[in-house]
Amino acid sequence: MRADAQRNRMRILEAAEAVFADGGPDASTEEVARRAGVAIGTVFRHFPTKADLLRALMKRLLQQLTDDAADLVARGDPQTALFEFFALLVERTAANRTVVSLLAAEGMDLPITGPLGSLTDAVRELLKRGQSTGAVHADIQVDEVMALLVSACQGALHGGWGIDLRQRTLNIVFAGMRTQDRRPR
Amino acid sequence: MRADAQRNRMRILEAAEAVFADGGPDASTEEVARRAGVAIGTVFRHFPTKADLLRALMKRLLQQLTDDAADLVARGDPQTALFEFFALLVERTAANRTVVSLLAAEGMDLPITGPLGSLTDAVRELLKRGQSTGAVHADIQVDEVMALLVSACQGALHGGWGIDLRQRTLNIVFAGMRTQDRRPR
DNA sequence: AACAATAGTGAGTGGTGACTCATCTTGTCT
DNA sequence: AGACAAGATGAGTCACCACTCACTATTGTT
Repeated sequence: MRADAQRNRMRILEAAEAVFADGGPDASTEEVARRAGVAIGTVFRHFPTKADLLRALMKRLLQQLTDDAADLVARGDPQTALFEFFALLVERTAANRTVVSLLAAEGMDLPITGPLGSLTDAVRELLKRGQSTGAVHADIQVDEVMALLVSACQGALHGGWGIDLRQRTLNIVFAGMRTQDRRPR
Repeated sequence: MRADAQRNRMRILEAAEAVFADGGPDASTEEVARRAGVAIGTVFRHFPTKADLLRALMKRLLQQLTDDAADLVARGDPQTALFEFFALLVERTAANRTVVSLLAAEGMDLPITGPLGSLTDAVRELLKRGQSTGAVHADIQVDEVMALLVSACQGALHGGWGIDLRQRTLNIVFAGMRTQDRRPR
C-alpha cells in the first residue's frame, strides 16, 4: 500500500470518529471527507460503503478496549481490576457515542464476532481474578458482566448525566457484584 | 374532532409503533401510512412533521409507564414494588425498541420534561416506600434509580439477550440496591 | 336535503446523500 | 529520469424521503 494511501486511510478514520461523534450516525460521508481534507471519492476507495466505514470504526474501538482489558489482566490489582475496567469503558464510551450505539444496535450484520470474542475473553479473565480474591461474588457469569457493561455504556451515552451520577450508578452495580446477599435465583 | 379523524389518529399511532419497532427510526412515513391504511397526507395532517409523530409515541409510552408505576405505588407490596417496576419496564422496552432508543438519544429537543417528570415522581415514591421497609438501601437517590432504569432498558434492547439473561443481570443490580455493603462514596 | 366545515387523497416537489467513473496526479521502482 | 500502476478527484447519477396542495369525500348540523 502506497504511503499516501495509508496516511489518508488514517485521516479518514480520525475524521469519521469526530464527525459521527457529534453528528450522529446520519452524518454524511461528504462531511467526513471534508473534515479529513480529501475528496469524497477517496473515502469510497478506502471504504466501499458507509457501513464498511462504520464497521472499521467499531473494530478499532473494540480493539482498544480489548488491549486495555489485557493490560489490566497483566498489570492491575485483581481485587479491583474488573471494576476499573468498567469505569474505563464507560468513560471511553462517553467519548464515542455514535459508534457505540451502532455497535449496540447490532444493526449492520457485522463481522464483529471475532473482536467481540476477544474482548469477552479478556473480561472473563478479569472476572475470574476478581472472584479468586473474593472481591466478586462467585456466582456471577461472564455473560452477565458483558450485559452489565453494555448497559452501563448505554447509560454513559447520555450527555445529560455528569461524571458524578455515572460513578454513583456504577457503585450500585459494583455493590451488586460484590455482595453475598443475593436472593435465590 | 370528527369521529373518523379520531379513528385515523389512533390507527396511525398504532401503525407507527409497529413500523418504527422493526424498521428503526429511519423507517419512512409512507410506510407508516401504508400500514395504517391511510394516505400519506393524512399522516401529515395529524402530525405536521415526522418528529411530531415520534414525540407523540414517546409521550404515549411514558404515560403508560407512569400509570404502571402509580398503580404499583397504590396497590403493590412496598418491599418489592420498585423491583417489579424495573422488570416491567424492561419487558415493555424490549417491545418498543425504537421509541426507547430515540427517547434515550434525547435527540429531538423534546417537550418531554413534563411526562418524564411525572414518571420520576412515581419512581421516587416507589423508592421511598422500598427504603422505608428497609428493602432498599437508604443512601440511594432517585437520579441513580432513573439512570439504572435507562441503562437496563438499553440492555433490554438487545434482541440477542434472552429473558433469562435479562433477569440474572437485573438480579445483580437489585442486589446492589439492597445491600449495606457499600464502599464509601 | 342541503350545506359548510372538517378530513382525506396522492401525484408532485425539492433537497439530500450514497455511490460512480472518466480523468488527472503521485509514489515507487528500475 | 521515465514509465506505469496505484491513488485521488469531484461533477454527476439515481433513489429515496419528508413534506405540500389542489382537489375530492365524509361528517355533523340545521
